[in-house]
Amino acid sequence: MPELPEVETIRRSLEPKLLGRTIEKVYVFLERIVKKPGAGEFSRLLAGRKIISLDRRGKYLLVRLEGDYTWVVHLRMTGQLIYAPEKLKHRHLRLAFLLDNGHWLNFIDMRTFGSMYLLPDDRLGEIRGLATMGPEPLSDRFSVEEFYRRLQKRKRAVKTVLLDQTVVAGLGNIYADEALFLAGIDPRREAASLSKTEVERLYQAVVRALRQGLRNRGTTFRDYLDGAGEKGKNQYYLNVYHRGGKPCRRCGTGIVKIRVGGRGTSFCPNCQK
DNA sequence: CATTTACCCTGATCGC
DNA sequence: TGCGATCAGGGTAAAT
Repeated sequence: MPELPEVETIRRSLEPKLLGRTIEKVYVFLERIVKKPGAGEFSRLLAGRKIISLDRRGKYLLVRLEGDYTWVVHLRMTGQLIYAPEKLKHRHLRLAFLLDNGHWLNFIDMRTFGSMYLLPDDRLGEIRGLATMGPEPLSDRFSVEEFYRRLQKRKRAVKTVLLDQTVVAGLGNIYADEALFLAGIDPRREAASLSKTEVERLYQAVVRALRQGLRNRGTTFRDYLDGAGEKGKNQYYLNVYHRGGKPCRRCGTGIVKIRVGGRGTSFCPNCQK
């Protein structure tokens, strides 16, 4: 499940391969991945365009193209974008893009939740998730004050609120659980009940959890691969996620797995209050 | 606005 | 061993 560190790792791995390349041909094997415009229009508009830059916003990958168009990709649960010398023979290959150097960008997505858009830059606001996206947690725009104000308004569990992309961009289940552990906060706590001090700890913890994920090139449990098809290493350094029943690395207490807001949630009942 | 629920989907795993 | 049920889970739309 690609979250901010995974999408950023993909962006960084693809950037040197894609910059300046022109997309020669587009193959759509599963039309419903393409949300806007229709699959045919998408292919026609994309073919022949040169890639100017590769950006990321939350979990969205933004491919800036010549002619003021942006190709937007969201990997959702199991999407993979893999640059290779050939079109990959894979049963879950959903789209493939032939580049002007003969190499291919392969979009593989087992569960088919992934989505793509191709829009003129001035119409990117039509992508709701992008338009309402909260601040980037690794930028200066992410402030403790605003984070505190946002949390104060919410009666839901703090874990649920961390997953809300309008509050802060890019957190998913893994890094939300890890941040709450680093902050020593129980994921079930009502968001508004957190003191200013606790919110400051959580703010720092979000940044630390994401930076660690980035340093380790993402977390691979099953599906995640970077743009070169390489696994991440962050799964070896997690404190709570996917560690239910195992001893807490800090205190030895058994990590507990529960459900919070319908999501599997792992935490240490001794370290997180 | 905040919140809740349904929905999209396939493969792994669980329970009997 | 077989097989149906359940789980995994991001984010949007629609309903409340």
